[in-house]
Amino acid sequence: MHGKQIMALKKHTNPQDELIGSTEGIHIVDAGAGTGKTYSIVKRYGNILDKSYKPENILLITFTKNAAEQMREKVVKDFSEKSGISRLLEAPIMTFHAFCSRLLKKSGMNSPSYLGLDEFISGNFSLAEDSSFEEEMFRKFFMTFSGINNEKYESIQYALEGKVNDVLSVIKKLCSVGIFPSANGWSESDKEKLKGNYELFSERFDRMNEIRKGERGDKQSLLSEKFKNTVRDKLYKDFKEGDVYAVKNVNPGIKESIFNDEAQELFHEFINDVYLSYIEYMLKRNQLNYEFMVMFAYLVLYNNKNLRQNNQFEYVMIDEFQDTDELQFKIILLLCKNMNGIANLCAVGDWKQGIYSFRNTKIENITEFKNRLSEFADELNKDEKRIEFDTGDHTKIIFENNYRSSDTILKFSRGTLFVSATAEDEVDEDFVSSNFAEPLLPERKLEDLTEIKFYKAADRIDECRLVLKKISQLINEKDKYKIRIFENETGKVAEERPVMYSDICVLSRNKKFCHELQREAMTAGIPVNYSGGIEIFASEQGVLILAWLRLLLNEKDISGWIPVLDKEGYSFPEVKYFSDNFIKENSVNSDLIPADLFEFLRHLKTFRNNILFAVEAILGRYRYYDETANKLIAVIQQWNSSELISLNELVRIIENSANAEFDTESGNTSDAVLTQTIHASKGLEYPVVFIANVNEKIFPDTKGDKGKIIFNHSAGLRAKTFYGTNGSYNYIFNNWKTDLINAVTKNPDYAEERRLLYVAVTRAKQYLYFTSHRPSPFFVQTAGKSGSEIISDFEYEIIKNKTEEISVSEVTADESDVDKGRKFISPHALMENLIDESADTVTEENEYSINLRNKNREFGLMIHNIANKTANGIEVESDIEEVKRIKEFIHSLKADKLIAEADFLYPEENRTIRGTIDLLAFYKDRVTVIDYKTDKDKKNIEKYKLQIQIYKNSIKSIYKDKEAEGLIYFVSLDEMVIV
DNA sequence: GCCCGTCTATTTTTT
DNA sequence: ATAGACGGGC
Repeated sequence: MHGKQIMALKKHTNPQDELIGSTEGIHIVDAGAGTGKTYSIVKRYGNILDKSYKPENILLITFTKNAAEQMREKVVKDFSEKSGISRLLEAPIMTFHAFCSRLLKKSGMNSPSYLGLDEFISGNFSLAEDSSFEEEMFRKFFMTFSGINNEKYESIQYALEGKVNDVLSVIKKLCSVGIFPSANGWSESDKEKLKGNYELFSERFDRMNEIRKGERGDKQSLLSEKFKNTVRDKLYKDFKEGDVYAVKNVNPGIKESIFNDEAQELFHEFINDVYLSYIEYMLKRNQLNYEFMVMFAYLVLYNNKNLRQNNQFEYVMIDEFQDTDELQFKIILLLCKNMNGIANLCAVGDWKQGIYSFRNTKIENITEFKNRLSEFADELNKDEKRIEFDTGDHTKIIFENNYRSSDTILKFSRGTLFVSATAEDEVDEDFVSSNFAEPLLPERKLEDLTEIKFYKAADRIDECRLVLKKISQLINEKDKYKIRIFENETGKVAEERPVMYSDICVLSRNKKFCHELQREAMTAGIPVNYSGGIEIFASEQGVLILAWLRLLLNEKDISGWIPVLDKEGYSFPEVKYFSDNFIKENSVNSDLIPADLFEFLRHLKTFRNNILFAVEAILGRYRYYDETANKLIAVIQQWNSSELISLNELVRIIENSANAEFDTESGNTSDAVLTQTIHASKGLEYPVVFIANVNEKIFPDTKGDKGKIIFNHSAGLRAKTFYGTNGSYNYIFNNWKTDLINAVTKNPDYAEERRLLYVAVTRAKQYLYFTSHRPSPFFVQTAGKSGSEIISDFEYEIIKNKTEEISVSEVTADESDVDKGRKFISPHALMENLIDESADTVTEENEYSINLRNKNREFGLMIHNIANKTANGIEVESDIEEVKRIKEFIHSLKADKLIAEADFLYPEENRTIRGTIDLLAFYKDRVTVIDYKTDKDKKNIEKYKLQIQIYKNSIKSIYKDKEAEGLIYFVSLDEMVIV
C-alpha cells in the first residue's frame, strides 16, 4: 500500500506532465536523450491553444529545417481542429535563422544605421550559405581593404602571412557573442571585453603555476611544462628565459605586464575596421552571412522600441537550447512579450548534447541559465528598459524518464561523461554529478535483448572488416539477436523480429572512416549507405574539372596533365616519364600528348569566355550526369553569378575550396546499414549502434588550434604574431606574451569530446558495439567502466547480402508511400507521376543523343543564368539572339518587383513541394509566375502547364491578397503561353 | 621519477 | 603547426 502511494505521487509529478500543464512563466527544461522532448513540446503547444491563444501569438523556434518541418507537421496533425489547417501552416514555427530572415525582410531596412553605416538591407538580400564561397568573397574584399589601409595596418597585414580566413572567423566569433563594430570604433564596454578579464586570467595563472609535489620532491608547474613545449622552435623577440622562468615555475612577476600588451591596441582597431568594412562590402552587394543576419535582427529589436513590441510573442518556446550562442539568447529575451510583469518563455535542451562549440554555441545557456538570464537582462536594460518582465524567477524541469534505451545502455551512458581523454586530463566530476542525476529505470523493458561489447582489430582495414563480420552475425543469428518494437502510446510490446540491415548504424568521429567502411562493405557485399557531407572538389569529377581548367589557363601546367592522363589509364611510370620529359628548354613536347586530349583542349578553348560551358563540356566528356556533377555545376554557377569571375580566379577558388561540401545520401539500397558521423546522428535513434574508429588522436580528437588570432573571455582578443625588426632584418615574430596567455586561458575542450561520446552511446536502443585498432583512452576506459573484456579474436564469416538489389527508380517510386511522414517532392517528380508515361518515347542513348542532351542543357543553363542576372539588374552584353530576347522580355514585364530563382516550400496534406521558380514578377494586385523554356518546339507544353499550375497554386496560398497567373516563355521560339 | 627530444597523426557542421 | 605519447638519459 505504501508503495502504491509513492507510485501515484510519482505519476502525478511526472516532469513531462508538469511541463505540458504549466504554460505561464519562464521554464528551463533539461531534457536528456530519449525522454520524449518533441512529444511534450507539441502537447504543450496544444494546451496553449486551448487557452484560446492564437497560433500567430505562439513562437516555436528550432535549429534545423528538418526539426521545424517535423514540429509543424505534428502540430498541424494534432490541432487542425482547434485552429484550422491554414492558420497552423502559417504559424511561426520555424528555425531561428528563418525567423531572423523574415524579420529583416519585413523591418530590417534601416538596421545598418545602428552601426553608423549608410547602406540599407533590401528585401531580397541573399545569404552566403556556402563557406568556401564566403571565404573567397572575404579574400577579395580583404585585398581591396589592404590596398586602402596599407599605411596604417601594413605591419599587421604582414604578420597575418596571408591567413585571411583567421580574420573572418574571429569576426564571426565576435559577432556571435554580441560584439559589433561601429563607425566610431568599439564601444566602451566592448573595448573592455576585447582587453580580456584580468581577474580571471590571474586566477587561472596562479592555479596552473603552482609547483607540483612529485615523488622526488618539487616538480615544475603545469604551466611551465606546457609553455616550454610551446616555446620550442619559435622565433621570439625580447624573450629572456631568465625573466620568464623562476626555478620550478613561470615567474609570477611578469603576470601583469604580459597581460597589458600595448601591441594589441592597434590590432583591436584593425579588427574593428575590417569588420565594419566587410559588413559594408557585403551590404553593397546585397549579401549577408548567417552571423550578420542574426546581428541585424538583434540591432532592430534592441534599438527600435516600436518594432520590438510589434514583433513580440505572448508565448515563446525554443528547442535545442544548448545550440544557442549568447546573442541568440538575448534575441529570445527581446522577443518575449511582457504579460503583466511575466514572460511566457520555455527553453528546452540538453547540455549533455552540446557538441557545436566550434560554431560558438554555449552549453552555459542551459547550465548557467539563472545567472545568464539576469545578466543578459541587465545588459539589455543598460540605458533603457527593454526587458520589463521579471527575470528573477523561473522553474527548472528535468526530464528523467527514458523511452529509448535498454537498462544496460542507459546506465552505461552516464559513465561516458566521466572518462578522461588524455593522461593529464582531469574530469570536472562535480560539475557532471550536480548537473546529471542517476537515471531512473527505463520505460522500455528489453531484458536480455541488449549488450555492450568492445572489439579490437589489427589495423584500419581489419577494423572495417570486423564491423562487417559483426553485422553478419547480428543478421544471421536470428535466435540470439532480436529487435523488440513497442507501441507508442501504451508502451506494450508490439513485435519481435530479426535484425535488418536498416536497424544498424555505424558512427565515427570523422567522415574518413565512414567512406572506408563503405568501400570495404561494397567489396564484401554488405549494403552500407552514407549520409552526410562529401567534399566535392576531392571527388573524381571535381579533380578533373580543376585539371582541365588549369590546362585551359596554361597548357604547360603539369599539375593539370597528371590527373587527366591518370584518368586515361596511363600507368604511374608512364605519367612519370611524361612529367619528366614534357617540358624541354621551356617549350612543350606536345608529341607526348595523345591527339584526342589535345583536340579536346582546343575544343575547350572555344569556351574560354563562358566558364560554365567549359565545365559542362568537361563533365560531358566523361559522361558525368550524376548528383556530384550537378552539384559541381551549381556551386560553380553560384560563384560565377555573384560577380563575373575570370578563369584565373575560378581556378584559385577551387584550389582553395578543397573542403567545399554538399549533403548526400549515397548508396541506393533500401535495406542497408547506415554510416554517418556522430554529429550527423544527433536526434536520431537506432536499435543497433556501432561506435567505430575509437582510435588514438581520432576520438577523442586532440588537435590544437592553428589560428593566428585568439579570442576568449579571459584572454580577450590577441594576435599571435607581429612584424618587427631585429637589427637590420625584418621578421615575422611570434608574440610570446600571447602564447603564454594562451597557455593559461585555453582549456582543451575534452568535455565536449565526452559529450560527443555520450551522444553516440545514447543513439542506441538495444545493441551497442565499440571498435578500435589503436585504442584511445575513450575505448580503454569505457570498456573498463562497462566491466567488459576487450575482444581481440572475434571471427565470423561475412555473409553476402542475398536480397535483391533494388534499383534507384524503384526507390523513387516508393516515395509516394507517405506512411513514414512528410516527403519532399519536386514539381518535376510530381509531374512524372501525373503524366501518362507512354507520352514520352524512351530512346536508347547513344553518343549523339548524349551530346545533344548535353548541348541543350548547357544552353538552358546559360539562358537561366543570364535571365537571373538581368532580373537582378546586372547588364549582360551578348550577340546571341536568345539573350537579347530574354533581356527584352524581362524589361517588358515592367513589374514593381522581380525575384529571380525564388526557392519555395509548399506543404500539402502529406507532402511538401519544394522547388525553384525562375522568375516572380510582383504587381499591385497580382503575381506572375514565369518559367523559361529553351525547347525548340512545344511538344512538352502540357507537362509545363502542369508545372506552372503547381507553382501558381503554391504562390496563391502564400500571397493571399494577390491573384496569381502563370507564364511560360519559350525563348527559342520567342513565344509566350499564359497558363 | 623527471625532463626533454622525437614521433605521429591531424575535424565536427547548421542556418 | 600542434599536442599528446613514448622512450632514452640521468
